Amino acid sequence: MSKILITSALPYINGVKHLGNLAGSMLPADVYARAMRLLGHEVLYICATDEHGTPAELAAQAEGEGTVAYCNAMHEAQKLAGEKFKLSYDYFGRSSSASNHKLTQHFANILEEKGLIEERISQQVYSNADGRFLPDRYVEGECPNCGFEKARGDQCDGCGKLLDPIDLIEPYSAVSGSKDVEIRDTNHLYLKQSVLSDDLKGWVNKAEGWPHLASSIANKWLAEGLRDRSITRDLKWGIPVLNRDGSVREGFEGKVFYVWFDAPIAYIAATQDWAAENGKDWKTWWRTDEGAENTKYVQFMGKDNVAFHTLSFPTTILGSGESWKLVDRLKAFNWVTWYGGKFSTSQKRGVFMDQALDIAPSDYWRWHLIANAPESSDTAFTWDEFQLSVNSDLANVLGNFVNRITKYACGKFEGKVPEGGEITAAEEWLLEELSKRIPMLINYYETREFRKAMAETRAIWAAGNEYLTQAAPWTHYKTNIKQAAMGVRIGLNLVSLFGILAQPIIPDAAAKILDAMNISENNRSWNFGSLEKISYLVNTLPIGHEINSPEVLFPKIEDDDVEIWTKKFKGSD
RNA sequence: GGUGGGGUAGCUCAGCUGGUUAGAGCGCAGGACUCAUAAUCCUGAGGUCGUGAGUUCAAGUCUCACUCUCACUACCA
Repeated sequence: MSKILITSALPYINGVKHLGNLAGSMLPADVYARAMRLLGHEVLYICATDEHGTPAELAAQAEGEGTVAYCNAMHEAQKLAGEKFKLSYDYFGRSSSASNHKLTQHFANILEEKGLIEERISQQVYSNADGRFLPDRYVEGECPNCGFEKARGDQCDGCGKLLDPIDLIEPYSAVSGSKDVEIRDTNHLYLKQSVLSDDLKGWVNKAEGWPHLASSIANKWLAEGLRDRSITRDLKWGIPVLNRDGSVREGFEGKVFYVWFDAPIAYIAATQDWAAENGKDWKTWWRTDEGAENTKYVQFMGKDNVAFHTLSFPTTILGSGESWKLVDRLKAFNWVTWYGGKFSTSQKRGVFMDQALDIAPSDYWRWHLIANAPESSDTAFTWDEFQLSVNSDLANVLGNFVNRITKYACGKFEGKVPEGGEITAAEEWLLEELSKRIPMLINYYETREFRKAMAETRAIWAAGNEYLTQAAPWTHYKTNIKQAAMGVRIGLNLVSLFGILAQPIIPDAAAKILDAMNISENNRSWNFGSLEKISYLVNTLPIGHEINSPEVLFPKIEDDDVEIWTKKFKGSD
């Protein structure tokens, strides 16, 4: 029993997220959070929308809305999408909240007091037509290397060469197309990461339970040497740069903090908002001098976010010299790809969270995405694979098991858990199987090995089918009803066990199963683990306990459906 | 260009610090059963572990080179 703080990388405000975003941080964090709650841990799962930065301003502009109105609407849309996917956030906040403004400014000020912030002048492209500075990738022009005409200021899509916007021939604004652009001097705050390099190295080396992917990315950056990083931008939308007394810092009118400075701080700020709204104490989660030293902090993210979570944010925390909680365990994912290519919001390639639920129930997506989580490499999403895992694993193995035994129990035993029968080799085999597999399953959840946890879950479901084959109550029924009762009784206990085990992954179907089995809410947790308790699991329903046969849990995905979706979503283009 | 991840049965992936006949699921073939969403259960076929060298008594597992692929490369987030 321990306190576990969980965060998933903040989804950017710029549109409803696609399945790749979902699969790479929010969904696994949710599954982990649910499993840890079932195991009796005190869990706090925090997420929020990441709302600042140029893309948010431009997206709002494109929609013809003010930035604040746009973010309000998109925050609600993302919150709703999360709810529909059954993401069990304890709090879904916003990086634009008042608390985050305050906390971000606090961190900036204390870092400055520690001598870790420096003001420097740099050159940046300014677009007169747009009336704004442009981030490198929003400047386009001809590539000086290969002549590609739509090279971006940071990198050429034609030849892949890294560029500086100054190098571009005939540069123009990617926002308006205007060629009226110029280089201007601009002053910004730089966080002196280089000073903290050794502290970070020490911390990263001590880290345990990080995937290979995460530690290798962190070490790579450290080996190259951390550069000081600018933490402000020339933008209107964001957190203003204020002095301790609340006045705007001189020379920083019209500037805000860089989103990657304030976004991770929003993990803390969102916790403060959660505490304020629920009468809770946020400090026991985040302040190691006020109870958080015993909290385990677990972060979930895609591989693109690893550097920010292993280096940038820890720099902020360590540099403050204050007693803030650092991440303990970190889970990084590769990408889910769309038929091997990138999901793309702007090109509308792939399936997005809101569309997905018009196609299939959230349980289907949750199972498929977690069972095929991109843990060791990128994983291609295809409709065929989706159909396969849903039909085979959910419909055939689990759904059919529940259906066959509950229907039989209702047909032959009046829907009541029957009494009698002798223990045979079938029951002994089953118990051995469960006492081997359930501890493994729990271990996989604890170590956040999702594919393995799903494979184990599936194997446990399959063991139920195999048990029924061995016990064959329908055969015994002709000669020995008591022995048939044994198979049915164990089978019904398995149904409720399967429902209990399925809760983190497919919460809706699990609830349907447990409701049909008349299992009360307080008997759905995972307080098992010892072998005695596991043997009790298959004999826990009272004799005479009434059960129902639920409606078909997982209607199958038909070939016609796949064909329609493939056409609608245009496969691999 | 640099760095990192990945390249293992038709497909998706396991294989820890090198050690008997390289594993799972799906798919495929055959069989069993008939309680069930024609579901389930059993058996089987199928792999020179990206390529080429090297280290070792022994390499999918270590080293080097090459190759394909994906990502990151600090001002998109």
